[in-house]
Amino acid sequence: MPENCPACGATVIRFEGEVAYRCDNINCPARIKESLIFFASREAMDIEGMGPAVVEQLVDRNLVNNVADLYRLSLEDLLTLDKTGQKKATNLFEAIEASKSRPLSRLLHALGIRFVGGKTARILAEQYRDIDVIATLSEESLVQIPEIGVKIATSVVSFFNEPENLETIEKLKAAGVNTREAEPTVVDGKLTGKTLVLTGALESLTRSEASELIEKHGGKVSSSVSRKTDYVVAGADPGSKLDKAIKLGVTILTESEFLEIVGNKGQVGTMSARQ
DNA sequence: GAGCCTCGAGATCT
DNA sequence: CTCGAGGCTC
Repeated sequence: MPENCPACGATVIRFEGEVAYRCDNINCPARIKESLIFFASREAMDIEGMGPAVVEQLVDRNLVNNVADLYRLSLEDLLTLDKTGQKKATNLFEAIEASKSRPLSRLLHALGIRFVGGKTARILAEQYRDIDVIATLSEESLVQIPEIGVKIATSVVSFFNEPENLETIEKLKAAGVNTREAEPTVVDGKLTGKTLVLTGALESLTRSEASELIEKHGGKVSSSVSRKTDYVVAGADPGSKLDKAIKLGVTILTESEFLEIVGNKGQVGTMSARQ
């Protein structure tokens, strides 16, 4: 039985097992609003002051029809928003301006490419450092990258094959939005070429802090133990990854041995140094 | 041994 | 979602 999108009336398909339906109309106002809210959100382009209420008005007044239009808004446009005087309008204007210099990884995330979230966006940005390069990648080369499989590769390729998306990217560039990533800053290469796996809870670091430390020292974090794993860092209550490490003879590090190597003993994760 | 399948673990996801 | 392990066939 066909259903219709409540916002635009287009016929939608409800996939088996999926909670929500998907409207395929690229011009559906509900979709445009969602993409803008996500684009401006804290985890994406982080445009302070631009939430659902502001987006709603911008779209309804036809001031904005896609993410690139945000950068064409004038102070006068913003002054037309409800309960918005000089102060609020200026703040919003400056927040939009400031978002132009976000790193490429944030922009990639913000574009809303299916299956490309913060982590995958960071991987792509660090590896290629230029959106124009990423736009020309083939599915075959994308799949070579660890953590990227066929689903993500297909999604990325099809996103950059869409003329409408390429046009939006050109408009963003023309508006002065940053589309490149700086060279990665590796402080020293103590873990260069090494693959590490984390298991169990660490006492002085969160998982992402530990990953960040490893990457900063040139190492790679993997999610499962194999013969290619160099070290397993075992915290409290480790999972099956520790058993596998023992079985494969992979070197196991305690938390303090790990901190010794990265030379950050007591300098990270002070938040939860003691429980 | 290569190729293909299913499965579980762990991380990620507009 | 991705990946590796284990099981199976040829």
